[in-house]
Amino acid sequence: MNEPIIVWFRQDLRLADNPALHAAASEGKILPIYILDDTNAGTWKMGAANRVWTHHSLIDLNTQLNGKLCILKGDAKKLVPQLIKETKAKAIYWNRCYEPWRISRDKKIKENLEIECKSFNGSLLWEPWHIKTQADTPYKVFTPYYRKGCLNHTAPREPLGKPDKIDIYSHQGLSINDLNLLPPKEEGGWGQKMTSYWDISEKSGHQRLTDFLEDGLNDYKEGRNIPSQNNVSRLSPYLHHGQISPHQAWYQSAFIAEHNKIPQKDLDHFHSELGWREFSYHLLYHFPDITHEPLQENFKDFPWHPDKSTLEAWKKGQTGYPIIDAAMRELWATGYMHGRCRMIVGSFLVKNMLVHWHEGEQWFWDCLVDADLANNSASWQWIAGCGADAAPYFRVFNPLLQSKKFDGNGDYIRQWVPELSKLSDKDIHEPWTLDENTLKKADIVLGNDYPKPILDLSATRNRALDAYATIKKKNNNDE
DNA sequence: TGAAATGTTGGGGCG
DNA sequence: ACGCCCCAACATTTC
Repeated sequence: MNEPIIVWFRQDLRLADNPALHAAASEGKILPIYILDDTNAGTWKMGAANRVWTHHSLIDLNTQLNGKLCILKGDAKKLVPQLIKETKAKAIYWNRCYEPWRISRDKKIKENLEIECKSFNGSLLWEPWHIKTQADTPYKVFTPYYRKGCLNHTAPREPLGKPDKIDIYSHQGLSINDLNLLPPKEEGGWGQKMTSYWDISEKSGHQRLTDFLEDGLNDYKEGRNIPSQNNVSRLSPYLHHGQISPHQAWYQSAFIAEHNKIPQKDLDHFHSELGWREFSYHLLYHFPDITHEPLQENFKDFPWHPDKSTLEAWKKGQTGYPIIDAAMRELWATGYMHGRCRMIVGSFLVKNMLVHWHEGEQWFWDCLVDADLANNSASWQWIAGCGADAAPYFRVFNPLLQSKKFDGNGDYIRQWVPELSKLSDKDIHEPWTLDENTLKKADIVLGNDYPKPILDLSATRNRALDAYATIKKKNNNDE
């Protein structure tokens, strides 16, 4: 009985708290595999930043598995049965994924298998089908979803350790480089610079969690809004790719909070942020169209205003609004953006620019190392006002006020928009209001060293409110 | 997990 | 002492 159990790694690129691996390793020889499946992903093939992260994740995982991770590329519906035939594997285990295309693919694979197939919960605290309202419908509002649905449900399972021993069956696959996950011509290019901001491995995911819990959890509730402070966890890419599990984050944070006497509100708030991730998965599972269709029907007729040139300025961080440009440049440089800033730039795109949220969704999908179908879709719908429990459309962020409120001393702006760094803490938020002399002293020629604002905040705010009024009226007439 | 417009209140300067 | 105005500081409402 030397036939292996295949353990199919997907978005759970770790050895600890990996239920599928844990079960398989306790039963015998395992064959660990990874499949880059662009065939079935369709529109939602991994974006560029996610590929870079995956490349490095696979190197780490392969090392941890003594170089025996079997790597494949192509249609998993064909590759899995083929591999089973070649290796005479007796079973295949995996941790469940929840993207619509993965659900349908995995279901088909499972249906056609002649060997045992077991799936496990590796990446959610509460799986989408467990949480229902009293009326047996999915939740559409976060607070009752989280409070009544999740917190009153059974507690999340405790994390598992690494398997005591892993007996690995070798099978030749591709090399990691064969997957071509890095962008072409990577000599000091975008992908390489981006990874200099990160340490990509299971071990460093845990280090990040530990560092955050020690330094950032205290005052998390307030401090998380300030992009220049270290109160955000920056765990999202590790959670997305599975270097850490939400279960580990949930329980370790509770443990540290008690040990370090962290205020309850800070721990609760961190847990609730994990809850938002769960909520996104809940929505994507029950409303799989949210990746492309607004959840609120009346938004189908929304009068968007496509504009290539302002969209380019937004993507490049050249809008003339320092807080927006800082955030967009952080995204490009690091593959990450602070959460508060994601709301600010999202509101700016969708409301001030009046550009369809699909454009933001696509750009983030390509640029974020934590790009996650559930979180990305649900969050863009949230900021656009067309999603579940969404920010009302009329809630238009004013980037200037947000900038003064959450980056008061301009530290974040100075980091990412260095051409403004000589301006005072007060002036740096609004260079377009400054007189010639002040600008000159800071070595800035507006329109040359730094752009003039691409749009007027007040006028575009009113334009957005008018646009909203058109679909609101339509909706009322329908009823 | 807003912002702006509008309304209200109360202190202080001033005739 | 008093009314009047100004305006900051809140509070409420509206989008």
